[in-house]
Amino acid sequence: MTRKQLIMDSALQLFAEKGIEATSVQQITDHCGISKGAFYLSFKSKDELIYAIIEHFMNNIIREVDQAVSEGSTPSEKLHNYFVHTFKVMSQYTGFAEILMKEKVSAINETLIERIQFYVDLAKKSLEKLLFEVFGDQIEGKQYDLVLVVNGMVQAYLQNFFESCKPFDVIKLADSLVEKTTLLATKSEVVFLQDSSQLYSRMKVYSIEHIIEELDQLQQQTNDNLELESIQLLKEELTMENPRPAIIIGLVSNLEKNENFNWVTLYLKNHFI
Amino acid sequence: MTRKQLIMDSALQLFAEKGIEATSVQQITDHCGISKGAFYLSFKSKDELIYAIIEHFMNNIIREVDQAVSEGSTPSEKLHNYFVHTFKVMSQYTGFAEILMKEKVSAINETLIERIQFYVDLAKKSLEKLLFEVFGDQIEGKQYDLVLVVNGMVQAYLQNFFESCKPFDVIKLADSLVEKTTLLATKSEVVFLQDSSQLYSRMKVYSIEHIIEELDQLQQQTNDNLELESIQLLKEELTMENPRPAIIIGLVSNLEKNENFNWVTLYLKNHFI
DNA sequence: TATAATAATGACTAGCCGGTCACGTGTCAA
DNA sequence: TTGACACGTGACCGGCTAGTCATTATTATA
Repeated sequence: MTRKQLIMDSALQLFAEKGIEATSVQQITDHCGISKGAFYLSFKSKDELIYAIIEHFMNNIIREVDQAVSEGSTPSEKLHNYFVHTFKVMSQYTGFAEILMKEKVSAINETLIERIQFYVDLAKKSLEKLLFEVFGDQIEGKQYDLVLVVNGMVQAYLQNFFESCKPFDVIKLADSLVEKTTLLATKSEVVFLQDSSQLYSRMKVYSIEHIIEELDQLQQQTNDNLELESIQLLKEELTMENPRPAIIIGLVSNLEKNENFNWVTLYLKNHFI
Repeated sequence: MTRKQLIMDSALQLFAEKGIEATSVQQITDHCGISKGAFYLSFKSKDELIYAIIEHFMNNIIREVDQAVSEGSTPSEKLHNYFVHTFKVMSQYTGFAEILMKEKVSAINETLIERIQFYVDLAKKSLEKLLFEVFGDQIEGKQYDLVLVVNGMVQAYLQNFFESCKPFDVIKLADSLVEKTTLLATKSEVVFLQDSSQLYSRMKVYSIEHIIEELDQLQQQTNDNLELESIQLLKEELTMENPRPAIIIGLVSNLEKNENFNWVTLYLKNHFI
């Protein structure tokens, strides 16, 4: 395990126990038996550590759930998988999940909150796609309410789970949520949220133009030739009138092993698949 | 406006903007144009200020929603009122609601969290009663899931509202939630939460024995004779085999104008009505 | 073994925090 | 006019923080 990982592990544990603000760098370094100076050899600042933790886990969570969903052979099995693996992944990353549930928004840096919000919006978009796959056009118009409400139910059970701290039957909970989701999707008529802008607050901030600007900056964070060339070609493809999805997805997969590109690759995959 | 109220107002505003931890006493006193020393004439510590704010608003919110619900003439009107006034009250106390949504659990003092959790549990209990009133015995067994899920939906819409910061049609949202709640209450079959202990984490902590102990301490926080006598009689009535609700509710109403007794009076009313 | 290069340390700085308290300042009754 | 008293002030205290950097320890090379 590299020192970076060692620090992230220790920090995650302490953050989950006492909160991010209340945990000092000194405590983190004491906990993993290194000096304060050594910490600053791995991370430029405490904020950068928090950023790295968020980036790492948010990516893993979204990717793992997406992966599990895609392994379902029928739409309804996919929905079931969605619930099962959302809870499984969250229990696997207990520490991070606790931070997510407890810490919520304030206290930490504003740009970090934006980043979390971005990932949350991405997860909502995935859920929306899944719901269309399962229920088809009958949810047209009410999809935004549905996403919000299903998300709310999942959050409520997660919170309940973290408060009680007891193991639970994930399959049974998933059964229950599939039934509730199906009821709401097929029988609900009264719509409240009218359009996507009411559901996705940050998503529009990350327009294609914005992504191209970000790619410029990210280009300086790597020396790998394949990665540099892929970024250059991505920028060219994205500025075209009709970017070809196959090319973009291909180029994106060249960037996926570098954690610095996490959110851009997730965004582009979500946008072009 | 008393200085205490002035401070609470300023603090609430700053807490909502920047978070509780990140707001210093100095900033609060600067904001309301008093000296740091004057602050400590009104509150013994920063924690006591936070405590007072929580106590004040949690009480108002629960009481106002309860009041509005009880004014509905039919059960279904009551349910509609529940949603309408939950959102109305939360928009009225925007600042406090933001703190509740953002701050969540960690960072602040552990006993404060317990107190918030207690009020949340109390609100859940009220909702459970309401749901039984509206849907009757058909929800027997699935009431805990229902409470959790309805709460989750409300939370989700509240969060969405505070992120978008736009005014919205409360009536329409209430219509939508009544429909969803009705669907779940009448058609849902798959149960996940089996018993009340899974839903109410802190409620059991506040047993009658515990309340009697608390009354002993609260007795020292007042000089009013009516209040002192009422507490004494309450203790006696509560230690009896079969406490008489009418007497308890009567005695409780003698204590309701003193904010120090807020949570005890709420608890006892909830327990004996 | 001697030297250079790298890794790691922890005392230190500057600044913020909650909380205190000796010291004005303004207001009354005598 | 005087003195007593309560109200209000802000400099100050001890303790904490994130982050730095001269010094030391360790390793690699010759």
